[in-house]
Amino acid sequence: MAEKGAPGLSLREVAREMGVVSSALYRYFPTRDDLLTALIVDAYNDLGEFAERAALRVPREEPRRRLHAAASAIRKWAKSNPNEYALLYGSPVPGYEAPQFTVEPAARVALVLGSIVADAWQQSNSEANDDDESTMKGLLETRNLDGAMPGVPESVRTLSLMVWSQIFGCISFELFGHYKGSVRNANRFFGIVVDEAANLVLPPSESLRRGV
Amino acid sequence: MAEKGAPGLSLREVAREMGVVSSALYRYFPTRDDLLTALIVDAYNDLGEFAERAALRVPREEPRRRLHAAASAIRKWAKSNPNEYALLYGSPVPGYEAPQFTVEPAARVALVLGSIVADAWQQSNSEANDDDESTMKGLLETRNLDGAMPGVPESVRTLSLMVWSQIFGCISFELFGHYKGSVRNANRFFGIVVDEAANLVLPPSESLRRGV
DNA sequence: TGTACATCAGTGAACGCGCGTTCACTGATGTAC
DNA sequence: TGTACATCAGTGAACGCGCGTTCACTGATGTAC
Repeated sequence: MAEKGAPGLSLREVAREMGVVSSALYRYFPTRDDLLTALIVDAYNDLGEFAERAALRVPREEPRRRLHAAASAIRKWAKSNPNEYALLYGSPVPGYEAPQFTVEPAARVALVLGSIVADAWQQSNSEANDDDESTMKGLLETRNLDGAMPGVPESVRTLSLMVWSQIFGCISFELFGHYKGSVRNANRFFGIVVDEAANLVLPPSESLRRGV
Repeated sequence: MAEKGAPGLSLREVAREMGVVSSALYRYFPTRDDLLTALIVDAYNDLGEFAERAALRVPREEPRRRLHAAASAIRKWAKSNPNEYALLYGSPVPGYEAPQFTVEPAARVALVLGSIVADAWQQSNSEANDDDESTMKGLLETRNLDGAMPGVPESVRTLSLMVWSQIFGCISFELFGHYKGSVRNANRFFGIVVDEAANLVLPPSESLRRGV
């Protein structure tokens, strides 16, 4: 089910692209919002899977490279599916509120990033920065992330959330045209963003710690 | 000129809120897109001015506090003008391409952040990190930022752009509902994001450098 | 193998609605003499 | 001070369009005997 056409993404538009008359869709979706939900869930899963596959292509022992791979995959997906991306991460659709069960597929991409960080911390013997740990106490909803990122200090989980929004913020700005006139090389710029992100959430590397 | 109503923001909607019949607007704007442009320019200026004022309320000598003030102002503006915010930073309006002269008002907010960073570097005797300086060479369009941020190393200008998108990325995620279920205290979370941003772009503080 | 019938995917016409845009108009305000 | 006329802000009806949704329908496919 391929879809194009920017928001408000129309039922008739979707039908048109499926080569079918608009009323035919009512056999499958009782209402426009249900169609929208299905498209959103599909898109989240597509993106999530794409990021997962990219991450799996890099060995677990190289978290920084893995983070780059995942982040680049997200960006690549966004650029080749700009309408879906806007649907997921752009302005919310006016009358529409996503039902509860879209949360899980939505979390899938975030989880890819989260588990790269978690793996890295499990492998290292690093400990949390105590200052950070105290300033970042109780910022997150408990239930959500401690299952997904076991063995990771709370401050790092908080920073991971930051990194998550940083990556998507950067992609959105690029896609929505806000870098026009200021960023010349968007590829390299994105690489540096991810690198800075990695510095924030990955445990200090072995070689560096030996130096201390 | 107050406006509500999410995108695609309609001419008739705007007219309705001005208590005027839709065709009356054609006396002032030849077409819907011109109306849209006017609204966008207005909104950029409103946001820009709001951020400027907030920054000016903190003395130039305290760049970190100033950055917090400006960033918080941006966030506050976004939350009290969600539709305008979505118009500026959400999904691009389908058929619409912003004309060239919207670039200047659009840059106004970014300039607030940029000049806080520039002031801080002019006051300090810090120098650029050479590693950063070499990895971040030639990433930006030259003309734009070296006028606005004189005396600031290129790597720091690049990082400032990053910080800019980070702040807006965070605000967008919050406003568009992506933190639901993961961030509990959005205020504090945002504060920490700005703090990390400040660490990236502000020169190392006097006290810290004395320690080295 | 052949007929009878249920199931089901998709059709096409129609509805009421809000949209952007046009056009001839009304009526108040300002200026000239 | 009073009349004549231009200017100008806004009106209201109308247009063609795409939208979401409904409804009775067609025709192919699958199952029962």
